[in-house]
Amino acid sequence: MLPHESTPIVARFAPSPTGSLHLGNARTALFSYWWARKSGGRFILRIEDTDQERSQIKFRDALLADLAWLGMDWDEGPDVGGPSAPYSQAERGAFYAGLYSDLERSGRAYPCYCTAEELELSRKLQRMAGKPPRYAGTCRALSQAERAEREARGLRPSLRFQVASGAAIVFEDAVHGTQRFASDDIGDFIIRREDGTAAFFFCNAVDDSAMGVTQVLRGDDHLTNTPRQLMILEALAMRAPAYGHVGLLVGADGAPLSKRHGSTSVAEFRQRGFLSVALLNQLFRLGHTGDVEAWLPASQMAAHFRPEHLGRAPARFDEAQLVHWQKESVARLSAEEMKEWLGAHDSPDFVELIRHNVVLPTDATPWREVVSGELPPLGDSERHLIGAAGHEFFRAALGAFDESHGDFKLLTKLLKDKTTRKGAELFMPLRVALTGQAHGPELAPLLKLMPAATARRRLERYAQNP
RNA sequence: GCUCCCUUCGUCUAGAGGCCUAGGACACGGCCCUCUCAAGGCUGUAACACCGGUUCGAAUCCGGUAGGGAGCGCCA
Repeated sequence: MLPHESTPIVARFAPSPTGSLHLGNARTALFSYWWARKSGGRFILRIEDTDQERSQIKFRDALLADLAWLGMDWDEGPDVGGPSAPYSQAERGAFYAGLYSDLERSGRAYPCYCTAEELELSRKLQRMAGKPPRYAGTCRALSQAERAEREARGLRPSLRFQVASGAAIVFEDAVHGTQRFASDDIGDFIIRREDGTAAFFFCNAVDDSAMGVTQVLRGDDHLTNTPRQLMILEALAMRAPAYGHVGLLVGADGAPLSKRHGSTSVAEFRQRGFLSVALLNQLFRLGHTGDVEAWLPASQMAAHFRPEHLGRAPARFDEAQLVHWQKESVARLSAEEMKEWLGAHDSPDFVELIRHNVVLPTDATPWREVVSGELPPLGDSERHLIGAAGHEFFRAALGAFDESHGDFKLLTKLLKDKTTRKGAELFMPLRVALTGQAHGPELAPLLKLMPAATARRRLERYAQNP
């Protein structure tokens, strides 16, 4: 790509290590990554592990592994360090503490002693009254004495951001265009939890700013949260990044992607044997249109990424389309890659023969059985094909087999003369008898790969009268 | 309830007032190739949510309706 086409941006991916990498998150990570790389900018990985209960090291490690499997690398991150270290929010407490006291000093934040139960009740009442559930402002104007009284009762305060009244928050969304919100629609919100840890709105915003992120790309579900983050940064006089919100990735029925839609995590697709380049090609085209339609190698995706063609509407994930990119990807595998992907000691001839008949490594198993194992029982339609051919046909086939000494071309020629059958009538019964299936790789090379005794036994079986 | 977002073939999408009797891809059907199915090549069916307006002209602009989604959390 040409560097002058766009100014270098600093993008980031900021996952929470509370589970495995979800397809939707992987997609926004990829979009950010491609954008950064295309622009010649930087890509940062930050771990948002402020939720101590749910965050786990094993999830963090798995996350890094999944991102690497997808071909991503980062210029700054928890494992590689960087100028804005640390890249784990759990380790950034001191940084947040300074900002909290700035906010308290300037009167933009105040301690809130309301309990979770009180807040829950308040929201319920507001909802019932047909009003938006917003913080009522109970602790907003507490006197020094009132605070001391609550502290004395052993109440631990959270810290709330005081939203200015009558303000308009306007920003340019990279995907949706100009967005305008009224501060009066937003209640005071918590920026530090009772246990002293930083809340998402706060740490996510200040870290993006402090780390020099210039372009935040995230899911649409964050669009209406953006004004809160903009207000925090403004109160702190910190530079705000540009935000862009892409349409969500949903299941085939339009509902948020979940377990009942099948595989939803990157790890699951990897375990099933999908190639990362296949997943990449699929994700590249969901909610985004690049400047080429054809299959792309991972190395060229950044160059063909077009941030101005990011989609606003939710995109449905359709596994059939992923299967297509998987086929395209398998077709391009080298012989060695193919063998490694199949994970078995297959002969090169076998691997090439089944290449176009396997989508996932497990699809090779039946063909291995065809070549050197036992055939499973026939299905109904296969049985009909055998029955329609009749015992006479297989008796003739057996004779032709013996006469041709493994030369399939000669075998079919002899058989054609003996039975006057040709085309599908000739080939299909042979295929079914020999492989147990009505479809598959070319028959001649397949026959060559199986022991003569095995092939003969399979024909013999149908040559006998029942 | 309030605020915000979204709506082109079954699916992913192109389309930024005339190039659109709406293009491509997946899926599906047909044909060709191969004495067979698959693979491969070609081809077909199929969409502007709805109603008004602006305009000589609207998928594209405006308003409304309907439907879907998100946020309003001491979860991110």
